[in-house]
Amino acid sequence: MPKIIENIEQKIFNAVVLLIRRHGYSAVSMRMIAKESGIAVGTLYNYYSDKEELTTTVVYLSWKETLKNLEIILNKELTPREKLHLFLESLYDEISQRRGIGNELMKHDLYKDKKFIEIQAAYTKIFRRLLKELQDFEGKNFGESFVKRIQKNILLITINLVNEFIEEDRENIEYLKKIADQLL
Amino acid sequence: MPKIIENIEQKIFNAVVLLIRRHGYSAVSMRMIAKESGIAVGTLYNYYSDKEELTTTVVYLSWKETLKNLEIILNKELTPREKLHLFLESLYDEISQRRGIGNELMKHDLYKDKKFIEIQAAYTKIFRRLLKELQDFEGKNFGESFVKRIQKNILLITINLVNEFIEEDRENIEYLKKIADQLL
Amino acid sequence: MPKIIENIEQKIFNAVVLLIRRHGYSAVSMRMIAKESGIAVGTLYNYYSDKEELTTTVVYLSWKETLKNLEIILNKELTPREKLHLFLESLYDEISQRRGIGNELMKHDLYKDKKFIEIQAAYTKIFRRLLKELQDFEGKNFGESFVKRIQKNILLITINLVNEFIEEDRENIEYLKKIADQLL
Amino acid sequence: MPKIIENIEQKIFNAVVLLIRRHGYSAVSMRMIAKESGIAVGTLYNYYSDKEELTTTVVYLSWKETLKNLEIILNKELTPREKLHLFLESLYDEISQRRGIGNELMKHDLYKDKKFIEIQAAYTKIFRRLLKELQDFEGKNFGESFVKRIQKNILLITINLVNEFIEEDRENIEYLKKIADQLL
DNA sequence: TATGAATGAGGATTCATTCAT
DNA sequence: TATGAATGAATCCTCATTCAT
Repeated sequence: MPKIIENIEQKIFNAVVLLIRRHGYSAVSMRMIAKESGIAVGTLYNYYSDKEELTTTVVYLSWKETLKNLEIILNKELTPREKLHLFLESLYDEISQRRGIGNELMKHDLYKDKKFIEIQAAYTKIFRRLLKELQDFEGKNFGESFVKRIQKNILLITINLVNEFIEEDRENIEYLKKIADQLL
Repeated sequence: MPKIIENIEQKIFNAVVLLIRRHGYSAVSMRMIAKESGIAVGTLYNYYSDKEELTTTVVYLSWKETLKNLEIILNKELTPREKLHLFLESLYDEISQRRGIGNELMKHDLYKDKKFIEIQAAYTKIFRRLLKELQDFEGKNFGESFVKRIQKNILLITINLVNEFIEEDRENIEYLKKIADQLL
Repeated sequence: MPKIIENIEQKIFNAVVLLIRRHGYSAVSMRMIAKESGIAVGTLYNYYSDKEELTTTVVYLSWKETLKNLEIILNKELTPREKLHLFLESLYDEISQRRGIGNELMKHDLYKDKKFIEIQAAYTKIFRRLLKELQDFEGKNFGESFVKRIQKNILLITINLVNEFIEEDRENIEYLKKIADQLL
Repeated sequence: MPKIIENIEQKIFNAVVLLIRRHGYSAVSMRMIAKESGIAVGTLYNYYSDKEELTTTVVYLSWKETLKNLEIILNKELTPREKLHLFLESLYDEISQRRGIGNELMKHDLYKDKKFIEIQAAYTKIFRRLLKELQDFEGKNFGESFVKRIQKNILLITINLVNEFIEEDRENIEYLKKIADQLL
């Protein structure tokens, strides 16, 4: 008896996020997703061509959300350095909220996926805009070689702090801002 | 047809390193290892009690070698800062040589394995000794909170540079030394 | 190609009975069951959590059926001795019909399984009820030590007759009744 | 470095008996036998063509020993009934001593093996000689149909008593003699 | 469209057997 | 002759994917 499922993609999204956080990326099976989301296995395949597409889409959407929030910061009426600090705090919070998810990106070389190239491009764009403001405002000049590396490293460090030094959010954020200030 | 295989452990080691680099840690199966190394599946189990022991041993040995080389640097007749630079260059080279393998310490919660607690303890010890020399010699003082984070981050950044900006070794190392000098 | 299989549990049951009779309990593998029943290995695991559950369930069901039939006899309007004879004939027939399966209760320490403790308890109950009627009606008195041994032995002997002297059913049953009459 | 092993067959025999008693027939592997006996796996294959031959030989030898002891009883200066009682006691003791072994004969349909046909023939011969003396001396007459069944059943019952009612040797033997006297 | 039973290749692991030493 | 490392088919079991309903 076919029925119409509402918010199917949202339901799948929530289930996958929950399951990845609970069991880790590799341990999540299609059956588990079906059960957790209340959607039949077969139905999942009506929305995603295979498991990889499903999971990468979820991680993708999760990051897209994060990036949207980061972009908002850049549009605020603040000095670039204030924006930088807010950017880092926000990045930390976002990753913190979906802990497992951020991590899994690194673990499974997911970032080689086509979808994540898009995500990375978006992140890059935001980060570079922030850096540009900083350079213009404070009269600094970071070379391209430095920029492309530091942007990745900042992200990586944030993910690492969230996953490694759990329950030390205050110190983590302080550290993050401190090294950012030293480097930028 | 039973035969005596020479350098069997080395063959297994090489095969696993190759396969992890090519397919990632989780995707490596015992069959693949057997095929790649030219050694029967059953034989692998004469040397390692199960898959986990095999793979963790390979990663473990790879890192142990690296750490041995890093330790040598600390015993040289150099200023602490010279040692730091040499340390970073050497760390980079080591990780570079066994690219995929380096990654695995971070990923897959391998660091919860007994073997890797040992590895991390050893890395920590070496790094902290270097930092101590730096502080004593240059009259600096890094707090504990900073030290425990930076040591992990330096490692992470190095691994990331090796994996992300391939064929840009010179620039990677330069960048690595530059940010280390800014932070330490 | 997924399809809906009818009478799947019956098919599995039949296949396992056949295979145990043909090859013996220990020699039956999941692959064999899958092949013989025409059901994929994975499907077997949709119905039984593992091999042990599958095989013990089959043996269990086979015996349960037998016991149900034996119990009916006790409720007939007959003298206890007539019931005894009918009981033995029926026991013989039942075991005869699923030859190999009967054996398995004795073999393989299956009787340590929870399921078989239940079966044995049920058999014991029926047998002792029969003995009690016999004692009351004929004024006999078998001690507990005797009863607990003879009940097992009767079963064992029946199984042995079925398996050893094939195609001699008439003589087997006659023999069975004769020794039962001498002993009870 | 080849060496001469003394009493090789005895060592293997002891190891197998020990292992079967300890782990059960199916759980005994060639490696275990090699380890327990102190003889290399390869060497075992110099003495037995395969695992089945090895294990059946061991069980075979065990029973041969038992039969030799039973035969001695028949040659004693006793009445046939006294011999019967002694025979049963001795049979019980023998089986009791190599508990696991006797049982495994039943469990694994080993008695279908060529070697065991020989064993059974020997057992049959002894038992029938005893029965004949009994008939001649006491003026009884058991038909062939009865004899061929009862001889098997006596053996079976004895094995069952040993395995089922452990540590009740006295009662087991008493029961055994009692039913034998009722049946013969 | 939604379902979930059915599929079977592929996972880790075992172990009887072989044969170079 | 004795050894035991090496072999690989066979074990149980999982799970992404399909398709009749």
